[in-house]
Amino acid sequence: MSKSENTEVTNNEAESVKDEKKLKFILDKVKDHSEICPVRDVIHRISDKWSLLSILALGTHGTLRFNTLKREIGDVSQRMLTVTLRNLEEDGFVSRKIYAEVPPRVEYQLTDLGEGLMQQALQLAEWVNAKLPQIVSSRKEFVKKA
Amino acid sequence: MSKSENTEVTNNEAESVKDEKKLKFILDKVKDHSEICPVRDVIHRISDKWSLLSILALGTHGTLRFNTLKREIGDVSQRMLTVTLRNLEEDGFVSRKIYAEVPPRVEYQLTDLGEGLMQQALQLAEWVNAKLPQIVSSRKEFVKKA
DNA sequence: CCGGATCCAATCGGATACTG
DNA sequence: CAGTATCCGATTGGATCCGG
Repeated sequence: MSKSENTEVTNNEAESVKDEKKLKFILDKVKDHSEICPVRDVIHRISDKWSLLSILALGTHGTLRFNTLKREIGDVSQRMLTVTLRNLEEDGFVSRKIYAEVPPRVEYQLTDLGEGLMQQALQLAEWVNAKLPQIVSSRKEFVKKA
Repeated sequence: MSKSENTEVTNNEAESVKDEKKLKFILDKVKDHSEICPVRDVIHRISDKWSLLSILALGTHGTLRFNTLKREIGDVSQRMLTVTLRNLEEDGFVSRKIYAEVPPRVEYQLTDLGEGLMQQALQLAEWVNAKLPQIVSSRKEFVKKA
């Protein structure tokens, strides 16, 4: 809260101090079990088998109908896509518009919140993809040791 | 690939074009089911019930013994912590050092790869924490509509 | 102190059949 | 087309007992 704070942090030491505080702060949030909707809840929800894939597909195509999205993902069952989309809708990541037509048409797209989530997920996915060689070789070493 | 590309991108249009390419690129990686170790595998592994918590705890404290880590996390069972740490070790995120003493001492700490993962996880957790109010209110609206 | 082994409950996710 | 309902196998995670 002091006047010349944080305006132009360029050295790594200051950043790592800041990171450490952030880390403990977030750790407490993540450890929290008392609240209704802790961080772990949301992270767990987005990390199930189809959520991330749905979000990325919607982010790529903008707006998709149910069966188009289903084909886009490829191997998801009807039931699981429905469940996944309901969960994402419940948390406000995806919007669902129903058109009163025959045959019925339902369009899904990311909300602003959902786009933010996608950006986060994208960064994680990119990092994992970049580190895949290391991870794969680590797994091979592990089985050799066992 | 042209000479004056990407040196000082300040407008949003150029970034969004880049993002779109990244998005489709990563979407393909995440959709991939053919490879041994796809992105989804790793993301799924780090998103189980205790992995993220373990990583954050180790990142906060540097080095931890088994039971210290167990107490730090709080409500994890002995079995699940063992399983979680083995998985993280297999992927190269956590190192495990055994000291030949009685009573035995085993110390866990993040590898460089694990620290990188923690940074990613931290960003995601921070984002979720920042958006929690929106998410909570969205959930409340959802039950009202149902 | 650090786990391995076993048993069991809860949740997740796929297949199928049916509806507005 | 876009679901709902039901059944069932697979996976996850907790409790407990045991061993080095």
